[in-house]
Amino acid sequence: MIRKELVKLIKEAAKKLYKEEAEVRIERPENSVFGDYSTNVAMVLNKNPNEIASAIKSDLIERVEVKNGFVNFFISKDYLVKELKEILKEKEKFGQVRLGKGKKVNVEFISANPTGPLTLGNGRGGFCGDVLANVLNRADFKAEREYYVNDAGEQIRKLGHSVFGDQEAVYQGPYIEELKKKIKGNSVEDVGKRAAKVILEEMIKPSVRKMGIDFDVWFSESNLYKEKEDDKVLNLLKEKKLVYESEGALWFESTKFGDDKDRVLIKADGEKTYLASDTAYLKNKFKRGFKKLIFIWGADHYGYINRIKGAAEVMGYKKGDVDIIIMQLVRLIQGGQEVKMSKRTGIYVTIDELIDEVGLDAARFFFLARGNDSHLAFDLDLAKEQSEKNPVYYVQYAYARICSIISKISNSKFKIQNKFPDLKLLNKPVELDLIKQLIILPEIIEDTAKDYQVQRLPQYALDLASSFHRFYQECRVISEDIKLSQARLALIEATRIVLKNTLGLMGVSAPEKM
RNA sequence: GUCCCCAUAGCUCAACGGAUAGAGCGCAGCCCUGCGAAGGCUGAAAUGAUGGUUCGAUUCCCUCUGGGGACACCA
Repeated sequence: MIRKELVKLIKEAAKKLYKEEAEVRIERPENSVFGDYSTNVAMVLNKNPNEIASAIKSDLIERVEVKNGFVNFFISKDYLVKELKEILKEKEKFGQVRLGKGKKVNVEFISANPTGPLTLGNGRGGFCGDVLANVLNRADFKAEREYYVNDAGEQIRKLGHSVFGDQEAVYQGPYIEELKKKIKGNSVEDVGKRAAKVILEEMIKPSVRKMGIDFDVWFSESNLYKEKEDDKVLNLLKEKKLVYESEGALWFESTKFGDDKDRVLIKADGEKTYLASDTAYLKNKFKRGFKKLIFIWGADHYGYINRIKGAAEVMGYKKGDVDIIIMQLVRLIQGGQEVKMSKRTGIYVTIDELIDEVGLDAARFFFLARGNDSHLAFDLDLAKEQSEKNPVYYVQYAYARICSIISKISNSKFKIQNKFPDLKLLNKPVELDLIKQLIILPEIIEDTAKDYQVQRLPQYALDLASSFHRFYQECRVISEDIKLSQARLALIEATRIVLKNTLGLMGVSAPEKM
């Protein structure tokens, strides 16, 4: 990765010149007149940028320029050609970076209670988690996708009541009516449990499949109780003297770990709270060897962060081993008005409906393109209307165009073999720009594995597609000039590979025809 | 009341404290008798409001306005 090399070069130069260990930051300027990479190190150190510029020599770079205090680097063509060959060689493996060193990471997402269908909000977190796991695996982590099924406790009882249709019913919707016909029983617990199983198997799992997500583990809450893991964890907390009794309840001293108040583990009525089972669950994850935990939660779980981080610390995790990604909630707009989505009122848009209406690729791209902090107001009618204009097609179109050209080669009158193309023939700005765009996929993956900002991927896919479309407009691939044709063919093949890898990370299909 | 998040072009969204704030859709135009026009090119169009820190602020801090969320012996 050229970025790393440049940082190293700059650091060495700064050290030699000023005997200082500089914190070097490097960026890719938006405007290409400022080079391919650029650093502000001279301004930070308050030194003459020309000194630094002239101290840096490398065959990676064609030239170094100084403008407005920045030191700007222009990548050498030799390097571009070398990297292009690398892409063609590595194919679907191109983009891998060594960052995780095989570290086991657990990515837990969706984990919606089995009390109803998955809705838009679950879709948002679901796509994010799925893609994040893809990215982490590309960055040499060993990421597993996990869905925690809360199939015990209060909400299952409420589901039971709902299926009974008695006074304490809370959930509404067509699926409850279906369950009423299907499930008969005499105890609320029994009916609730059976209904939850039906919902999990016949609604949630099919939805998840439809979303293109494949969980490694479906972890059932009841399993914790079978092994009495909750009691064991409570004993452990007692041994560590992190609990106390007050007002008839048992409290966890989460304030010792940064929470703003202590939290109840066992209520005065003897029932355990969710924190108790969640702590047992954390212990369980620790025992399974996960070195890092990532949770993706809706913004409504914000208040739960500190106590879980505290509990994780007690269960063996260090600060920084637990990352919680808060997705802002999706609000629903219908007929220009916001309506409250709730499984309790029966008003919601399911993820199935969305995928049926706009297609999986458009749905994924739509959600992935937004940062987790963005507050999303979702209008299904608007989404339907816009789905044909979804930028995902811009990217897929680039892919289909490439495939179309490649397939033309076989019935071409020109004898174009792609064995040893002379890539140095690629000289036009649009060609070089395209190569520069191709070779940053590893950077994209590295950055995203570090900061979890998955919206970087659709952004990159669009940039890459744009570079290709501009290349296509200006350069004919198949022509009388056999040598040039070979070189360009290699270039579009590399583009195809990188596009496919990028779309693959997003879980979006790469159609050869559309 | 306390805490978290958000406010960028007509609309939906981007932008590690950096250079001329980027895209898509929409709008006004131009480009197919050569590999797919679901494309390319040109143009109009934006940082909610006051201060502050900084060589430099959409980004960090204060205040204000307007939204969303959280503050349980709920999940």
